[in-house]
Amino acid sequence: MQETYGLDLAQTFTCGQCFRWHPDGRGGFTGAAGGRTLSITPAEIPLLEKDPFWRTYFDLDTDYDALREQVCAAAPALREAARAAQGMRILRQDPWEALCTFILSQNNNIPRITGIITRLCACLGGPSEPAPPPGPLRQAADPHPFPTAGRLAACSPEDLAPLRCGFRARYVLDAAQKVASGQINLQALRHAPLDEARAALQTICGVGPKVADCALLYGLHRMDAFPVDVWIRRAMPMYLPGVDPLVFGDAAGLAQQYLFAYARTRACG
DNA sequence: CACCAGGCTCCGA
DNA sequence: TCGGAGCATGGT
Repeated sequence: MQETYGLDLAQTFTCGQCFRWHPDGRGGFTGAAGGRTLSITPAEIPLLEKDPFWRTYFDLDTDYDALREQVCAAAPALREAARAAQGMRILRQDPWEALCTFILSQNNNIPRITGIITRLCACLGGPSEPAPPPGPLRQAADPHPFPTAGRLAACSPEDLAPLRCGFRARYVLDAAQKVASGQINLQALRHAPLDEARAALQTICGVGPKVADCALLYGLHRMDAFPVDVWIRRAMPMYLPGVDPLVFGDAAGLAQQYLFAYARTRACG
């Protein structure tokens, strides 16, 4: 267990934080990030530590045992949920990609979100970046990397029509323009006060409290962000009656992810 | 054919 | 501040 960093691929990829990883049907996953594609099985997890990009992406250097203890100490009722999802990691995704992804996720369902993201990369992604260094990992240059903010900022709503993302198209374009112009500096939000970071993101048309905190948690790895969606809204009173997310401090995002995974499992049977 | 999907904007109290 | 309709689209 030690050499795998406790990472569980299924828990990590199916907890709703990302939309570009797909199960291969045999316990492994194939996906894309940072201009690369990767196919990986649980047995190949130890290989990740030798690759600087994937080591960071899978957050192998964060002490999740300590964070999990912090969460459980703040809310003992979460102990069962946290144990069940202890192999889940908060991926260090690209900030722009995460923001864009969760703008597209609003009032939408996961299969359709996945389709929109796929078409977004297929239609507007690229060009591919240099191939990753050779090694034992089954990785390659992504032929359709997630489109940059600059690329999308130059697009019109008609250009996004093939995505079939509906009213979200103008939200994505507004976000792209604000990021590409520098009006919003995503990296600067990584260490800004939480309320300031939220307020900055919510100046984007189509970005409210939920999407803003998703962008902060998944895109900037801000574990103090707490994206309250319909699941959490329903699960909080049921599993954590009277608990204020503030008690989790800088592990609030991880706490909500444990709760989300747990609530979904229960709701789906 | 209704209803819903990891919300948000806009509008009227 | 708060509640509710409207939003585009595809799946069930």
